[in-house]
Amino acid sequence: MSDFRNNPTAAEGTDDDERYLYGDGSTALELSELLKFDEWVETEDHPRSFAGVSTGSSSTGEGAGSRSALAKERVAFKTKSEVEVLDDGYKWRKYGKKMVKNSPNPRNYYKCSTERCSVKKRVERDRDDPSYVITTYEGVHNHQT
DNA sequence: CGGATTTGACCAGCGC
DNA sequence: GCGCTGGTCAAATCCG
Repeated sequence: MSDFRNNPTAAEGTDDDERYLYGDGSTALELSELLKFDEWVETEDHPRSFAGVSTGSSSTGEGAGSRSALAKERVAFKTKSEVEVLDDGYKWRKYGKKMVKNSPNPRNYYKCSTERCSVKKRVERDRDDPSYVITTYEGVHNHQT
């Protein structure tokens, strides 16, 4: 609600790792590789039993972890900012809120409000660094030529 | 007025 | 078989 576009008051308050702030008020902001995306989870999400560290996951740790089975365009971006919804040039309509046990913070679901865009965005706060925001993009824009 | 946002409830898949 | 989580949709409401 209060977050609409980079709120110069909030976003500016906490420096920005990536100065992708267009002081020009430009609209189209391509964050293809502008954001510092850590090759994090870009595979399948199954760690449902990731509740903390009890599950006692295999002591081996991950075992290879060569999950190259990519199903869809899933990209996870970890950005350091106060506002989770950064204006990337598209309109996002919030369509759901859910509470994740892994984090005392709720997960927000956004969808492209464009007419021919079926892109979905998932925004969640980091558990170790509440100042970090995990933005997961799903799909690719369609209303763009 | 329109568009956007919010909360709740529902559904599905999978796990044990 | 049941429970649980995650995810989505719907309606209602509010704001600009």
